[in-house]
Formats: sequence, structure tokens, C-alpha cells
Amino acid sequence: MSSSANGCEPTEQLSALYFHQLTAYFAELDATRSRIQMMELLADLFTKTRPEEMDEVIYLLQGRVAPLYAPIEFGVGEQLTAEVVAEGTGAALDDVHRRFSEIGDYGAVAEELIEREQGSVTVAHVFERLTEIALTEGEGSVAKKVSLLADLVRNVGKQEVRYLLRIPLGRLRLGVGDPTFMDALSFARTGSKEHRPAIERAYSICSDLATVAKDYWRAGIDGLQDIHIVVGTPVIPAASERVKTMEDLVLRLGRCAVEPKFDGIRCQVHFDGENVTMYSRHLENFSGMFPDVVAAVREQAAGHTFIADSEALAYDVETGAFLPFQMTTQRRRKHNVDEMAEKLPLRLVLFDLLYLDGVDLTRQPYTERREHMLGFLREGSVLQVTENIETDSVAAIEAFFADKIEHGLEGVMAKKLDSVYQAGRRSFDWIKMKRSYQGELSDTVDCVVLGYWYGKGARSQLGIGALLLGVYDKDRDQFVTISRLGTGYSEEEWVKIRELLDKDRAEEAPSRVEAEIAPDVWSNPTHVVEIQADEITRSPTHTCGKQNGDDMGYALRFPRVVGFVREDRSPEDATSVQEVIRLYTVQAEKGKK
DNA sequence: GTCCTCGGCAGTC
DNA sequence: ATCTGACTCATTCGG
DNA sequence: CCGAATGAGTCAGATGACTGCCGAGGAC
Repeated sequence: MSSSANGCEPTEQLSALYFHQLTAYFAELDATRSRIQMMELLADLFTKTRPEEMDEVIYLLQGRVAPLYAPIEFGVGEQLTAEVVAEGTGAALDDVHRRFSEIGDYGAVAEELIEREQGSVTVAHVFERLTEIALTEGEGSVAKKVSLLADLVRNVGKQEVRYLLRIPLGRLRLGVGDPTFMDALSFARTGSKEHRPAIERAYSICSDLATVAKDYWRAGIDGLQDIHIVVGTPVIPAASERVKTMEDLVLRLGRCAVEPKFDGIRCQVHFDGENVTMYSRHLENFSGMFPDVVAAVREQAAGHTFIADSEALAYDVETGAFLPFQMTTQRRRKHNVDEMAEKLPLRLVLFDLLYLDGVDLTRQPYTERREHMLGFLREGSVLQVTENIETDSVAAIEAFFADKIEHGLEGVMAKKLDSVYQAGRRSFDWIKMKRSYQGELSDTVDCVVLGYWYGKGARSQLGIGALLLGVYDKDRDQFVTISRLGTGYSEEEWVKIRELLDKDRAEEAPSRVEAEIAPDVWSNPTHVVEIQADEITRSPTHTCGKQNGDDMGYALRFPRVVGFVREDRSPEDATSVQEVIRLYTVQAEKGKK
């Protein structure tokens, strides 16, 4: 190996990496706040990692055993982890749950219950076992997953178990993510972040960080030259930023393109002339789910190869209007695919083109990509290119926006005219604007707090993680649930609201409260909070508006608190069930246009 | 043995 | 999805 | 002219409703 790297060359044969060595790094990262120091620690770890172990280290850091787009999941969440801890440490399941509600981290719970200081398993061994767990399926698989992981628990030390259990939970919580890994790779070779853009570009178009890491490690930036956009291999999609007002939007973009924003499922379509492959926003393979779209791609794009960014939406066959998200999402399925395709046909609205007929378009400006996108499709009922306007006027954007809202759409996306397609990045090249961002344009709901849940991770320090919210049913003088709430408060406010709720603590659900879910701590209905939400949805879990046991209720989509507590309102002054239903009806009317 | 329900998980937004 | 909080980095302020 | 203060940007990790799949386990 010859290269100009400084300090990263293995000067001696590195030995196999033990899992306790890896978790020692994790513990250091855990204790480090500075991102620069975390990057340096990671760079050091990469230096000590043999090339053949790079895959394992990278995937484990990502909380996985395979690249993002591989359909390999652990199938071990919190409940099963609790069983693993009990089985692996000999503690009672009750005890495990009790400890978890206090410290909010199963890794830390297991650490408390283990004496052993250090295990003797290697990273390779742990990786192999975790892979086995992920691949286990069929009858008896749940018990087998648990016992495999419990076996590992018995063979590692205190510090190791802490991080071992966090891996399948997908909550390693080290304060590092993909961007930091990429900085660290660059830093390990160059002592600076200078190669980050090249590394990031490679990662974004092949979606496999382990491949990028190995190529880069072997040959530096030259090693990345062979990574190109390939039809069939998912590209990490570009994402948008938000602003508060239309004025801010125009200030940032000047003259820009404005497109409608659809409330469907993001879909990246690949066509190699024969095969159609589709990926979701997080690179799940959708290909088998939308046979109607696949057929349409073959027809409407015959003779071409391409990769496009799009939104898939179900629509009303009678009126042509797009259906709500809850309808579209029913098309995301493995079984009864064909029947559902007939019942709920999809439209695919293309809004960007990354590749066409052998040419990578991602580095061309928006306007040119759009030209290509408008030119290659045949007419058809499924694939269509999104409409757009070009303007630098706030008034024009507002008019366009109002029209889209009036027709039941989510809002608009504004795009910088000369911007390239920034795969894997969230940037101000694309700015989304939804109704709920503009305070006066969207309704808020006054909700009564009915109780709270203990938090996990960092929130456990606060003694609270989320609230149970209700509204008032005037007809029956009952409080019914409409949402949980986990965002909007500062840490200080979380603590304050918990203190208030503890004063009104109830040992069980108060008699005037009707709920099908139970918080960790009940509270007598006293405090009213103002909640902003994007929409009201039909709900199988919340009791607001439920007529009888098996009916659907109503709930809030994307709830967040604004302000703290409304001192001027009594619980009976909260929004009523009847008002919620009225709001839902008004919203449903718009969807029909 | 077969069918059905439900809890848990993983994914969409 | 939304949101907060910590840190980084570039720019401006003030002595 | 240089260090301190400020503010925008980046990143990570809390949390939401809802749907479908899968396996477990009860009913029959």
C-alpha cells in the first residue's frame, strides 16, 4: 500500500479487534461533547481497524449489520430487549422494567445488573451473532432472537453490554452519525475535513458507507473515483429546509421555481430499460408494492433509462383528486398487492431527474434537469411531471400557495433555479412551506393534560418525556384523548410541567377520563395547553369522537406545543370534541377539490 | 390442526 | 414528521 | 489589530399518528 497519508498506515500487523476495545471507544465518544474531539476519536478508531473489519465497525456504528437499503432488520425492540436483559442477567422482568422507567436506557439497566468487567468476544463474533439474530425468522424465531442476544449478554462485560443492547435498538446515542463518520474518515487520512465533500458525494450515490470507507482507506480520494450513479442502486435523496415567512423564502432564493407539495410517499424510481426499481426516502425497496406504477414506467419511459425523484399518491378515480396520506399509505404492502392496486391506483408525480439515458444529471442545474424531465416521458395516466411556476414575487408565491392549500395539498416547495441535486443533503436550495408554518393560517387546539410518560435517554433526566392530551366532550362531560405530545417544550418547561402535574397526580385514570392508552403517571384534568398540529386524522387509538368501542376516533398529526400553559382556561374551556369534528369536516372538504 | 386476534416491530409521514 | 440544544464557524464588535 | 461576542448553520437525538407484517398464543 503506498499513499501519502499521515498516521493512518498500519505500521504493524493489527490484531483482531475485541468488542471491549470497540466499546471503550464508544464510552469515550459517549463522554465527549465536542464534535471535533468525537471526530478525532473516530479517526483513531478507524486507524486501529483492520480493513477486513471496517465493514463491521461502520455498520455497527450505524446500528446495523448491512447497508441501509438491505432489508435486514433485527426485529428486537424495547419489549424484547427487556426480556433479553432478564434472561441474560437473571433479573426479574418486573425489575428490568422498573429500572428502565427510571433511567430510560436498557443498556444502562443491563450494566447495573452485570458484575463482569470484561468479556473476551471479538467484534467479528458480535457482528456474526447480531447478523444471525437479524436473519432469524419463522416459528420460534422470537424466542430464538431473545436467547441469542441473551447469550451475548452473558459473554460481555459491563461496558460492553451497555452498547451491545443499544445497537439493535438503533439508539447508540454516542452523539455521532454519518456526517461525523465521514469527517473522521477524512481526518484520519489528511488531518482535516478536506475530503469530506468527496466522501459524502460517494456515499450519497452508493448509499453504502462501508464500501466508501474501504475504498477511501485503500486508495484515498482516488479510491472514490470509481463510484458512480448506477441505475438500480439507490441514491440518498436530497431534503429541504424550512423558513418562517414567504419574505424569508424570497430573500434566500430570489427568483425561484415553486412546485406544489404533495402529501404522499417519496419514491425514487430507477429504470434500466427493462427493470423498474423503486426506493423510499430511507431506501426501503418498494419495487414489489406498486405493480401498476412499474407497468406504467415501462410504457411511458420505453426506450429510456432513468432515475427520478417523485411522490406516489393514491387518487379518487371518479374525481381525479388526490386522496389523504392515510389512503396512500395503504399501498405500502406485501400482500394483496394486486387487489389494492386496482382499488387504489397511484399517480407518480415526478419532480426531479437524476439520470437519463446514460448521463448523470445531478450536477446540472435545476432548470436543465427539469428540461430533460419534461422531454422524455410519453403521455399516460400514471406518471406525470409536476407543475411549477417561476417567480421572484412574494405575492405570486402566496397566490400559488393559497391555491394549493385550497385544493387540499400540503403546501409548496420552492427551489433555487441554478442548484445542483444535492444527494443526501438538507439544504436551502429547496425550501418547503406548509400551512402550519404560518401561525395565523393554521388552527391550534387547546388540550387538557391527562398525564405523562417517563422519558428515555436524555429525557429521563427530566423525569418526563411526553404528555397525554385530551379534549372535552361537552355532551357527556368526559375528557377523551386526542394525542400524545413530545415536542415543543424546552427542558426547563418539561420540568415545570411535570411539577405541576405531580401536584394533581392520580393513582389511576380519573373517572371523567376515557382513554385506551395509559400514561406512566395519571393526572387529574387541570391544565390546558395550546397545541399546533398540521391536520386532524381518524384514529384507531384515541378516544376523541369514538362512538362505541370499535369505532375510529380523531387525533392530531404532528402535534407540538406552543406557549406553556394557558392560565386563562379551565379544563372545560378546552377545545371540544364537537369542534374537533367540525375542523376535520372542513379539512376533508378541501381534499375533494 | 386451523383460524383469529393481538402485541411488537419497522416503516411512512 | 417537529422540535430543542450543543457545538462549530464565520462575521462583527469593541477596546 | 486582535480577541470577544454574536448569529447562522450543522448535527444529533428526543418525541408524534398511523399502517402493514409477522409470530405467539388462545379458541375451537
